[in-house]
Amino acid sequence: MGRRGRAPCCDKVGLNKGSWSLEEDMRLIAYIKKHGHGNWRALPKLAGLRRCGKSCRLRWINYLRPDIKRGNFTTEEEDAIIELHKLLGNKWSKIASCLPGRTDNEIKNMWNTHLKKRLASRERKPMATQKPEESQSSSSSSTYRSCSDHGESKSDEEGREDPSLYFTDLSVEMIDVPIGPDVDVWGVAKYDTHQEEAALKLPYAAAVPDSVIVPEFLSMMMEGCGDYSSLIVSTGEEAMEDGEEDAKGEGKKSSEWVGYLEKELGLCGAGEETDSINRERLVRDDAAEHQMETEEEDPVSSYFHKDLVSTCPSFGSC
DNA sequence: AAGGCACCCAACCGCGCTCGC
DNA sequence: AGCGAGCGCGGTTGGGTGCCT
Repeated sequence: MGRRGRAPCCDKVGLNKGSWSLEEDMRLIAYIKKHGHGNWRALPKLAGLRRCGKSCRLRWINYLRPDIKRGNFTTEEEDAIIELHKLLGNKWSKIASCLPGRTDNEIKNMWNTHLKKRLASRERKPMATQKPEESQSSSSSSTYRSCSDHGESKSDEEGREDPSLYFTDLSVEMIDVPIGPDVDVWGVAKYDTHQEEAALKLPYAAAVPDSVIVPEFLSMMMEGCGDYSSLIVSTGEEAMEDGEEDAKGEGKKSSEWVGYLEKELGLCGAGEETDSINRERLVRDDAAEHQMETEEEDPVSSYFHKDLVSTCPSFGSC
């Protein structure tokens, strides 16, 4: 009040900057899942984060949001970006709105690092090699399908083999999630109109049950990483048929997302590493469950400092 | 093997717009 | 109508990582 000129977005004194830690991520996710993000400015304080609201917003929108589709861009997406950029210029948010699951930041980076160059080299080459796909198709979710064409078809001339993308496929894999009409899948799902049964084709990362975070989120975390490889290949044939199965489905969806999240955040390794962690966690389950019931302290802290530290000895130092 | 270089991408910065008072 | 707070957007930066010499 009474302050002239642009107010700083926050009081930056004592706030963390730079890369987000695992705990910060989880705090943010847990808070938003429970309370939403009505007020970004107030959020960090309420969530116990030493970050400015802007930073939280960015982190959520560009990285933590469950409907983010991570991983390489498909050629269709790349072409769509190029076409949309012709139409819209550097309106990254507009372009992003036509590419579900992609963020403006991601698209901007993609454009600046790859597409600009690619476009330049294309212009030098005869156009005959290009396929005349209209950009409109990109605004439809139908552009996005299983990862079978993702990766190989990645136009990346460099043929990147970034090992950090090992879980990329998880995020793009489409899974069938049996739903009822009341299931809110965060607005990212698209009904597959070619299927009669009530199943959704979801990007894997989008298969986030609404009940994930608190307190179910925490108990699920306690359940361990689960066998993600089996979850990834799960299909509609496993569609649940009754209430009990629905409950199982809900738990499964939760595990799927938690699995994704844990991998994404580096909580669990892939493959056998995950298996060994699972075993460890199973052994701890009873004790952890009991602990959760009896503790009233900040659940996120509890998870990180008791469960995670034992799972990942390097947590805290990494 | 080590140092330098180039690239990528997450995060930051600051401006403009919108909305509420 | 004017002002300020908050949010969203686009441009830029810098740390991390892989490649090259």
